[in-house]
Amino acid sequence: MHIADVARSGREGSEYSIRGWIYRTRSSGSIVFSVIRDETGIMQCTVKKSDVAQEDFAGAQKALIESSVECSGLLKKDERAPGGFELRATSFHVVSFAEPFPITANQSEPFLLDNRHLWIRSREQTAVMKIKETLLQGARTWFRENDFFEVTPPILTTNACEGGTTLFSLKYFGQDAYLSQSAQMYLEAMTASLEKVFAVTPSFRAEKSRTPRHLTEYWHMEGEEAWVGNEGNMKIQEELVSAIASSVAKERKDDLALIGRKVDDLKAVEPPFERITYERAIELLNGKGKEMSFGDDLGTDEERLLTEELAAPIFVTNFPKSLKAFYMKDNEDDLRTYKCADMLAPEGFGEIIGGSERETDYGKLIRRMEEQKIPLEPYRWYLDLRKYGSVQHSGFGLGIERVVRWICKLEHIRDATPFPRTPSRIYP
RNA sequence: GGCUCCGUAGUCCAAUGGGCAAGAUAUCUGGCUGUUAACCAGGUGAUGAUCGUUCGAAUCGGUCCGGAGCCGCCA
Repeated sequence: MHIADVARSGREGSEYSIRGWIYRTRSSGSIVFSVIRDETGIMQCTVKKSDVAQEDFAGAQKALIESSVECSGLLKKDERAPGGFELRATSFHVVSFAEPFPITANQSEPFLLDNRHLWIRSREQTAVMKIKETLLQGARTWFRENDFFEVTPPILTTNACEGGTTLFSLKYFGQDAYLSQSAQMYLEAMTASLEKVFAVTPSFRAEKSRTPRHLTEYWHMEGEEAWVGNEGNMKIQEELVSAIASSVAKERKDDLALIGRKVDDLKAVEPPFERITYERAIELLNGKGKEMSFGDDLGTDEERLLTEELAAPIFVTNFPKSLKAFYMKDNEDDLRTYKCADMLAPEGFGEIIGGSERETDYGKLIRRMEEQKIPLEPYRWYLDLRKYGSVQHSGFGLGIERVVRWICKLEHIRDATPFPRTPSRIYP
């Protein structure tokens, strides 16, 4: 039986069997206190020399932290036990004795990261992994209820999605190939049959970005929608993100409490999200004493200033063309800008989504690519899409670990993924 | 790509301005019948690599390797 179920049933005097890993252990002569952890929680087992077989007691004394064990015993209410209940052991079987566990109190971040394969057993890491799972399920449920098809774009590609960023390259049977940094263009192709699609895939960035919000390998949740403009695109995103927040708030109360995120914080995430134009953002920043003019990009500082006082995400819309990618749609109301929007998470967490309406005019795309010296050849198939019944369409990309970081209020994005890849870490 | 910092037992760290490498924790041995990452006694175990300065280097300088933080780029 799982520990949480034993505690919940709470029938004193009944016999239960639990199994898991030793979380804490201490002994004093003829009694051993062994706190056992399983997926659902922790429970103390008291193993008395007089109550169990001799070899069971010897095993309980000898077993170090993280040994795997099975324990049967009578449930007893006891204030001295963590959680208020303990199991008075009638048998205690060590499945596998652990060597001294490297992870103890007062560890440095580098050491913990070197031992990530063991660190993920911690209760905090477990809570984050559960929240991430709930968030993914919540998103998939929302997509399904809103007529999106989940699709499976390729990871190996021949083309960069956006000119500037660095890609991981590899040899593909003698040909140059790259690890995908976005499925966007493939999703655009699929909208002509499925209309609304989404994908959850790994994305790769080869920039040496050493910041609390960058991974070189991360999970990308991307949506693409036919017959949808920039405003409709934002509506989809705010509903999606709100659905994610509310599914976590509903299903992961205990895990949120364990990592110190208030459920009420997530309940404040409700559509519609505030929309401000890039130009308005510049004015606001100037009001906050940040000297900026049209054309300057919003960096870390700027995003923090815009969002640190907020409770819910905001959209910043209509960025200058020089700051964004060639495939975005012209904004006819202000031709200096594109029809695009970034979603910034509150409390200073910053950008979690980048999205836009896509340019459908073949000639405009060619012209921009030539201006920006982007080679046309790898993009032939993408440009082709404009020749066969192109329709208004929009899409977005959400950084899953960035959302996990915000939802869980984590200091660093590497704690939002079990085995983080950063410029200096690819092990374990 | 730019700037800054740090490498001492398994781990966390100390060592005034160049002079016996200290402590904690883990582990091991012994003790303890109610612990709360227990307590008491004892044992094992360390200066990232290399070149140099010096009577003498954890400490000063150079090079290399590894890691951390901030910015840019982005999700």
